[in-house]
Amino acid sequence: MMQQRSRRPTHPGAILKELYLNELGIGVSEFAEHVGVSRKTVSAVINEHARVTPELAVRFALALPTTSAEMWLNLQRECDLFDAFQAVSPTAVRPFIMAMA
Amino acid sequence: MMQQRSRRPTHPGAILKELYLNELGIGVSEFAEHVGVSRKTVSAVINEHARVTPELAVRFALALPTTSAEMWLNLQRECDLFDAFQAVSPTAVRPFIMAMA
DNA sequence: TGCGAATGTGAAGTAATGGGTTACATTATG
DNA sequence: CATAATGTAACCCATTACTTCACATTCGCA
Repeated sequence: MMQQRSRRPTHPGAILKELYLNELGIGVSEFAEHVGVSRKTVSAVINEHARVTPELAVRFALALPTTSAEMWLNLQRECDLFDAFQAVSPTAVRPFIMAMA
Repeated sequence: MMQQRSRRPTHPGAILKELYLNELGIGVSEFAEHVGVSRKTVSAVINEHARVTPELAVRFALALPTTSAEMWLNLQRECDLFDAFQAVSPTAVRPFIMAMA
């Protein structure tokens, strides 16, 4: 396998914004205060300038019980993976060809 | 949901060591050089002192084609999640109770 | 139209992460 | 025993994840 997407996956921030904050009519400031981080941190995430860290994932999930921390981290992982492939593929790592028994 | 494991999940480094390096008779130095990082980086991972970063996940997966980058990141995510829960639960974030329609 | 609230973002500071090299002590092993 | 492999400490450096403060812009609306 090891196939790679052609386009960058949707950033979790876009989902947070469009499917949750907008949908529920919650503002950035209100949400940020509720989950216990700065307004700037939430702003950076929803504008896709920052990653959803494990701690943020937990905070989001606690505040939005129809979501889970795993969900947020999965979304983030897809982005991370996409970026990591881009970063590594130039280098190219060859498989260990184990003349396996 | 939002349940939390009682014990810390197995660190991906333990899996790398026991199921791959040991099993295939590959040493830390050899593996490190092959995947293109320092011996120290691999050592830190297998001794569970460092996380498997997205880039490492891709490198491991390229070197060990029976594994995938997603797999390595999933294992890491479980640890991250466990730690994040521990870090946040004291704080406790309450759900947005949207007197939803 | 005008004003207050909400938002995006730059600057600057702090703490932690991730990685590299070198060096050294320890552990295995041929 | 002698050599190789490993763990890890010290130190360096760049980047990330946050914070607060400040400021400019943009919204929403009476």
